[in-house]
Amino acid sequence: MAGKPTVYDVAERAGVSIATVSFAFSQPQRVRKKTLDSVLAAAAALGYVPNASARGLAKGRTGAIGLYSFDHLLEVERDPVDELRAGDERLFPLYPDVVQRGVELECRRRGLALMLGSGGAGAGHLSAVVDVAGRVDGLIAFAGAAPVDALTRIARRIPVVELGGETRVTGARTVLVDHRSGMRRLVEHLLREHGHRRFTYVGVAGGTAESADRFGGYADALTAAGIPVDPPLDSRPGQEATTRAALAEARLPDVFVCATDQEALVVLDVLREAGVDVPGRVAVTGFDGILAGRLSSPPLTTVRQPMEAVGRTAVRLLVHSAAERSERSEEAGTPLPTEPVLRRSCGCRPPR
Amino acid sequence: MAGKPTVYDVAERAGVSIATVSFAFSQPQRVRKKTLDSVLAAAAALGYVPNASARGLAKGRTGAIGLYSFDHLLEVERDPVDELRAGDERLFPLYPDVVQRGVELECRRRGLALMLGSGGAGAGHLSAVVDVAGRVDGLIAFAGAAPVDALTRIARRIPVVELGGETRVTGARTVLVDHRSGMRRLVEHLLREHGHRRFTYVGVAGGTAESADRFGGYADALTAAGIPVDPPLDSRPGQEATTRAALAEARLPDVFVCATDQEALVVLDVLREAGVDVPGRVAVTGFDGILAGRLSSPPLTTVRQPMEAVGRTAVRLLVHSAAERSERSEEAGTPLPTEPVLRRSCGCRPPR
DNA sequence: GGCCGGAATCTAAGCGCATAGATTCCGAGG
DNA sequence: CCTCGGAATCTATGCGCTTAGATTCCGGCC
Repeated sequence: MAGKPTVYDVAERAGVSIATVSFAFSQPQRVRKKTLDSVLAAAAALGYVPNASARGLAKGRTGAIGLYSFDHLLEVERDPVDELRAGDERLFPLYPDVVQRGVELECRRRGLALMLGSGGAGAGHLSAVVDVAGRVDGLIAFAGAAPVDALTRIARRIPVVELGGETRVTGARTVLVDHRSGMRRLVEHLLREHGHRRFTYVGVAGGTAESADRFGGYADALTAAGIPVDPPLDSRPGQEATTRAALAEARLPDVFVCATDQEALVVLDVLREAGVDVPGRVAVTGFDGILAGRLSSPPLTTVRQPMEAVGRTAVRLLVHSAAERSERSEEAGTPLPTEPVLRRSCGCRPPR
Repeated sequence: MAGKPTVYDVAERAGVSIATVSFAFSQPQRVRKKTLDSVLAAAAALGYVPNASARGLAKGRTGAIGLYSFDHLLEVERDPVDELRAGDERLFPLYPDVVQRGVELECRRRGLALMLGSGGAGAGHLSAVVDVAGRVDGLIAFAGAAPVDALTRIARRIPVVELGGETRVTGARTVLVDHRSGMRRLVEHLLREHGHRRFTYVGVAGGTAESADRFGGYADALTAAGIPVDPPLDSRPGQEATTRAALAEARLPDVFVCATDQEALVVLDVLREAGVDVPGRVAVTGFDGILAGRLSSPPLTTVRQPMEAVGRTAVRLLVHSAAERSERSEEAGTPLPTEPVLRRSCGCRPPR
């Protein structure tokens, strides 16, 4: 007992067996009041703190769930003085941050501990996601944050929810969000209210199921209006570069429809830099509904998705599928709704 | 092996002992290349995921640190449709959210797993903080989130950093922030640039060390200017109520100096509701520099503190004090800087 | 070919807790 | 006072892994 006190120390001090100590903490009603008191007193006197590793090992469960996410542009290391001058809304909160918040809220509500992990400098042979997976009873992972084979492997042991699922991980569930209709309604607005005809889509069309859905909604609306659908401007490697190319060719469309708010904000930057008026000369729209889009100038028209609800739903799915581990439905009921939000960048709402 | 594969299963399949399997993962250089490959192949084939509980138990360390925080106004349970209509900046991110982000960033950088826990419906006799403490190698706790005696107890086992320390927990460290001079400089600004003479402080004067520092800086500046320092308007129980009282008595000061942005925002609400012009009739200032203060109307003059750096520093302190567990310095070098941010609510910057 | 020493591998002993199953306690009933 | 049965408590074991210390392997050397 030189080090940290254990059940043995508490038991000895209280004059009972370790089993009784264990019961005192986990099933107090099984222990006589008097015994309980003496155990708790001994524990308090010794400063006993139950060791969760031992508990987890013995029970086979940890009582925690995990959230595995990106290194999303987080390498920003800066000193406090820089931070004091910063305008942080372009960095935080972004989409994953709000989803994470939803996860946190739901865990809190259910009394679950939440273990956060993220990619990057993993320790050993396996991705760091495996490390997190070994610590929890269920795992939520952002698509792309972890290798698919690692997730597949993990899904054989514990319930997994993949957010924004790319390749559907075998045995994993996902949270459905109605990206398609949100994007369709946004484009319909652009067609009807603003009379736009020349569209350029910025972002990847395929890849994750979400990307595909968004592009699908875009294509649906255009097709219904009899407008041919051009391939998207891939924004991945050098985001600015592609947009600049479109500018250089002097082939500005009526509107840039972007797959995400973050991409749209980059487009806005490039256009501002080039002296192109938004929305006067060209409109720009995003997707997600992050705070930065409300604060940009012009404020960004977008499609808002219930990011917090995505996180909450993920936790519920996890808990649910842990309960009835029998059949593994891949999907989860009704998709969460999305909603176009009209701001200045599409030409709605005049500047004050 | 009906359930989850263990080292035994991997060892059997690879034709080695469990020790070799263990070495293959933790000290690969100790194992011959050929052996290593066969172990990893077996592990992959079986879908082996190391059990962190067992590892933690055997090693005596978990490799994770914990962050324990408030239930800060988080009981907001709402459905996705409500969320789509929400203006969330009054809820997120607040002070603890940004600090948490700093903690996350630093953990990520160091390859530490982060365990999140928070008060509320605890499981058993002890606060939930003990549950979290049992899972980690070090704990960061917001002051007030956990009972002091529980923290004291925990600090006997693992390093603890208390943020915004109230009663100094024995053996715990804390992150120092220079609230005092920030507040002093803000008040000096109000005195010199705006000529305010009649001040009302909103918030608690004592309690946590931080509160005391803030009020101290306020008092310093007033005293230096020869202005008597009235006791603060305690804002705790019914925040609006107290401010309303000040209004009702028609004794509006020149400026409400609030201890936090959140309190200042409430004051702004009450004043707006009462039709009192800010900053025309009375000025209002806050403290912290949360995003909501930038978005309020009028935008809130405040003192910004480097919240993210607070989180990062906390992690560093933890890692540091885990390393040299010998002497326990209670403090941590130079305090982090703070900086007044002048916006409209104090009368600076005309409305566009 | 036999011997030697370091590298590779294995054996065995916990780590702190939960929990079947065994044992003891204790009050009620006879 | 004795018996009986449920409640209270205890004994014993295992959870999956790490790691001293023991053992075996193997190439180089005499």
